[in-house]
Amino acid sequence: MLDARTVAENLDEIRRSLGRRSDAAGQTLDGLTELARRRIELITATEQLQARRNTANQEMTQLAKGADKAAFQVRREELKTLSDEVKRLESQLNELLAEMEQRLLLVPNLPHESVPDGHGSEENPVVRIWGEKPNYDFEPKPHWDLGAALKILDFERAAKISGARFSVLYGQGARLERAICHFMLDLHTCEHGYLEVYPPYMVKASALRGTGQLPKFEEDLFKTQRNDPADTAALYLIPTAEVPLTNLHAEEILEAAQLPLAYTAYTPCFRSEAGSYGKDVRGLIRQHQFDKVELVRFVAPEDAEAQLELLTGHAEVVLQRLGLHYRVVSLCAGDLGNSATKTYDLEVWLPSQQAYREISSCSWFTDYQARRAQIRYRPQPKAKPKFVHTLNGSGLAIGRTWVAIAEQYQNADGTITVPEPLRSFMGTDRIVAREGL
RNA sequence: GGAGGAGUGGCCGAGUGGUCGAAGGCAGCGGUUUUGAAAACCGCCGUAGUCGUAAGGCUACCAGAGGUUCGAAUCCUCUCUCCUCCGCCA
Repeated sequence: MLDARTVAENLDEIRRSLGRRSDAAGQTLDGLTELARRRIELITATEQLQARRNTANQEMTQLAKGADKAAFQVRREELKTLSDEVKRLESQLNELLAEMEQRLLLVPNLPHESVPDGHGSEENPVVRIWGEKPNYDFEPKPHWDLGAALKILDFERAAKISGARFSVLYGQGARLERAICHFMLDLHTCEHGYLEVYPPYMVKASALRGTGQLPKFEEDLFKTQRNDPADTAALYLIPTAEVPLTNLHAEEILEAAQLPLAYTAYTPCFRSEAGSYGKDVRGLIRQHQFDKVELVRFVAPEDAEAQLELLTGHAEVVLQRLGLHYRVVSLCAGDLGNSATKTYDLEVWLPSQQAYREISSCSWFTDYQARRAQIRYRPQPKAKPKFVHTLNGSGLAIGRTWVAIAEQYQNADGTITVPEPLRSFMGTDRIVAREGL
């Protein structure tokens, strides 16, 4: 969320900045200056009346002690009017504040100046490329064919149980999922200094509002229902560990010396992917349920830009250790997520698709999430609290890493070579076809 | 799920209708004293909005939302959270 006052006072500049995302983004500002003006008016009027009422009530304290009961009665009648007027203004003000809040929650973050112009993913510039496209002296297969032949990946039975966009892993397939997770968590906790967290997988609407998924993207979420369908406290399944991790410090004031804070968590993620029909219908790329190791950092604003590079680097190390060829793109203004000011996507090479596919998204949110979730810090002991900057990135999406390993490490005989760092977790250096059902 | 109890500032804790943003203590910060430290003593010590160049003024906030009242931390209603006991349960 942007600061209401800053928006009102820098409207043209902010409108121009949001316009880099899209016309629609710029239009979320319409009417906000008028609301901001009325807000100040109402606050002034309300507080003046409140002050009058407070003074009058001090007189009443004296009158109540005195002998002149008649004077007390008369004054009391007069004050009823004043009191009613105060209440009327207070409720008007509350309504206005609620409306402003609602409107502001829909305004996206401002793209950082270093973010390139552009409308969609085709216009994201490539920042760097790591490794080389592997060469095969055979036709590389898609992971769903490899997985089916090895009997480690099964979409049919998943569909029977849960419908489309779910999967079942067996044997070394399931173990690979676990190995990837274990490897990533060890790397980030032991070498990159992140604190491992086991967070809730179900969260309140307020947490989703804090990170920016709500109110705008409700249709992408799975919402649970208790016995009462009208339950306003219904919980949502997390679409990413970003939500519980970032909200760990909601409504807190941190000390500058504690920053930066770095958390990592493995969690399943649940996304309804509304609007993605027809995209990536085959394979593990786009599922309703997938595993991810997430990285979240809370940092001082002046460090934030450098911290984004650091965080992105931490995610990249995973791909480098696994020997997976990838590239880094910087999202253009039109492709940027709602809450982010700047995002690097890591895109891994999938030989069967002859394409780079997103495997991690590393973003800097400035104080956009911090203001929504009220996450602050004290720059100096005693100083006025300021909003922290939040950052997060996948480190990495586990299902997509599974896909990348299967495809990049596939052999002519249909087996999959296990990347060196995973062998101790897998107990083998090669995934071969499984016996049995 | 049933029955009770409780939610006050960083922490502990007083406050059951009026001058309470809230006693007292602890922790923290600054100072006096001391060779240094401790102790003692003095002062400071919440968040936000708004006006102001500033000093500072005003306003709101005692879990949250409503209500009663001239006036609410205090009374009423609902919600949330935590604790205790019972039931159920991996």
